[in-house]
Order: sequence, then structure tokens, then C-alpha cells
Amino acid sequence: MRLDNMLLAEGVAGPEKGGGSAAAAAAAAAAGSPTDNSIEHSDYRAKLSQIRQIYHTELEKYEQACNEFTTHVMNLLREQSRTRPISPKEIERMVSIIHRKFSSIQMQLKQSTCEAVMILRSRFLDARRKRRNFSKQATEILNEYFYSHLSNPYPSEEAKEELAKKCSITVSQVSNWFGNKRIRYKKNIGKFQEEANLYAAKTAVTAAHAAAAAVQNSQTNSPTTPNSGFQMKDEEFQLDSAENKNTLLTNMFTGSSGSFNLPNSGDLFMSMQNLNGDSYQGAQVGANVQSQVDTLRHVISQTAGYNDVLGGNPMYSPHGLNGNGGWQDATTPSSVISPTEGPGSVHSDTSN
DNA sequence: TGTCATGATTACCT
DNA sequence: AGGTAATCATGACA
Repeated sequence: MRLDNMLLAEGVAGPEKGGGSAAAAAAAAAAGSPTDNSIEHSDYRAKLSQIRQIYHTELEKYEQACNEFTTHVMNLLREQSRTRPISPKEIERMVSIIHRKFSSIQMQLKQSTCEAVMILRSRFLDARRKRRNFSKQATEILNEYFYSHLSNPYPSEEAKEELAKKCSITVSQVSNWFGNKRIRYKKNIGKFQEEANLYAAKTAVTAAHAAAAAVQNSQTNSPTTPNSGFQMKDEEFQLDSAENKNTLLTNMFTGSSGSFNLPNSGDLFMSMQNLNGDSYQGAQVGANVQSQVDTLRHVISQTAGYNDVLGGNPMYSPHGLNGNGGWQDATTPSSVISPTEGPGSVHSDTSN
């Protein structure tokens, strides 16, 4: 009975078609695995229907064999009845023995079918089994976000959705990725230093380009644009050439602020993005770099389009690394936390 | 084949 | 609900 139910649930013994895919979807949902992997699921369905077909043909065969064998035995008994008296009870007994035998065979068939389905399920739908590394591009996108939000690598639901779309993965995969990344980064910051440098530099180059474009734009198109927050007088920071942009980067990551310490360097970049001055963790970087950062920040703040990616990103909520190396918003006043997000209820600002 | 990287899961926490 | 930490299981690579 349990086997029957199981086969029914798996869509093997149930009504034709639909059942299989429903079971597949249900199984996928139960396993928490992404349901967007249509290729594997169609493959799963194909295999399931194959099992289903085999099951039904075998079942039919057994039934046919059972009937044939029963009539054969009946014939034998009838023949024997000429030589000796055979009671209807005896016939009934023989028939029931045959049926029992065949039903036990059927049971075995059901059992092995169940096993086959289970194996199929685990092979196709067990997320761990079918773990695939994300595409290089996806990893790049995720890393870019992570390192450019290093002071608060907690993407909002919106941001996760955006990233998921960009990376062609699910939101829960994005969450998993960030969960793993945060833990592993925190555990072994040194190991990720190079990676952090790479992505921070990448982000900075993008920022500088955007900034330069904005500068050029404001100079050529809107001479009346106020220059209040953005003065190019900063001694080490000139945005009028690519070379200087690179110098800035070099300074930021290598020399001018003293030794480059990764967790801080990442924050430095974060600072560029979201700082409004008050949330900037100045203690973490040298004043020299800070001035550069501030300058760049001003430039960025003038760059309308860039806000989507950096500072003005509504999907980003500023949190800071705390003294323990965590990302809990210990350093960030609740007033600057974006209302659109935050690390959930776990570290909500109300807890402080 | 061993080892490391990495995506997913689980238990527990707030 | 969404976070961390530990762990599992598989992929990639030397």
C-alpha cells in the first residue's frame, strides 16, 4: 500500500502525464533546489516517464502471465479431474497461491521501481549532487558587488533579485553565495586580499571613468553647474587623465595611506560609494587617502548615472565592519541606514 | 587520486 | 526571516 502511494506520489502509478512533472516540481521544491533548470528537469521527466513506461509494461506482463499461468493450472487441474476428484476448494486454493506468488512479484516490481525513482530523484534533484560552479561571469558580478559593498555586503532583496537576474541564478543562490562569501572572507581575509584588490581596482576604474565623464560633461555642457562639493585642487587627485586615475588607484591601494590592509581597503571603496561623510570610517584609512576618497566621492556624487551602481544605490544599505571583523552595523548610525534594506531582522537597527 | 574551491544544507541565533 | 558557523558533497585541477 505504501509502495502504491509512493509510486502514485512520484507520478509513476498515477494518471498519465502531468503527474510526473508535478512530482518533479514538488520534489524540486522540497529539495529547495532551483526550479529554473529546465534542461535537467525535462531530462528528469523523460527518465521518469521511461521508468513509468517500463513499470506499466512489466505490470501488464505480470498480469498477463498470471492469467495465463492460472488458466494453465486450471487446465491441468481439469485434466487431473479425470483421474482423481478435485474439489472446487482445491482449485480456489491453487488460484490463490498463484495470485499470491504473482502479487509478491508485483511487489518486487513496485519496490524496484520505487528505488529507481529515488535514485533518479537524488541524481537529478538533489541540489548537492548537481552542484555546478557558477559561470565565470556570474562569479565576477557577485564578486564585484561583494567587494564594492565590502563594508556592508548584505544585498537587499531587490539587489539580490537584480544580481540573480544578471547572473542567471536564483535569489536563494545569491543569498547562499553571499552567506558563504561573508563567512569565508571573514575567516581568511588574507587569502582574499588579491581578489579584493582586483575587484576594488575594477570598481575604482569604473568610478573614475564615470567621474571623468561627468566632469567633462559638466565642464562642456553645464558651465553653471555648482562646483561646491567637488574641487580638483586636491594635490594627489586629478581626474583629467587616465594616467592620473591610475595613479590614484595605485596610491589608494599601495602607498599613500601607509600599508594597505585589505578589510580597510575594501571599506575604502565602500566609502567612496556610500559615504556622506558621516558614515565614513575615517579611522580605517589614512587621511591622505581619505581626502582622495572624499574628492572622488564628490565627483561621484555629481555623477547622476553612477549613483545606480555606487553611492546612491537604493539597494545598498550602509553598514560598517565592526571592530571584531564582523559586518554588524556597529559603526553605522541607524540614521544612515537605508530604509529599503539592511541585514534583515537579524541585525536590525532597533536592536541597538 | 588527493586536495582545495565552492555551492548547498543544516542547526542555531537574534 | 535572515544571519552565522559548521558541514557536506561535488567540481576542478595538479
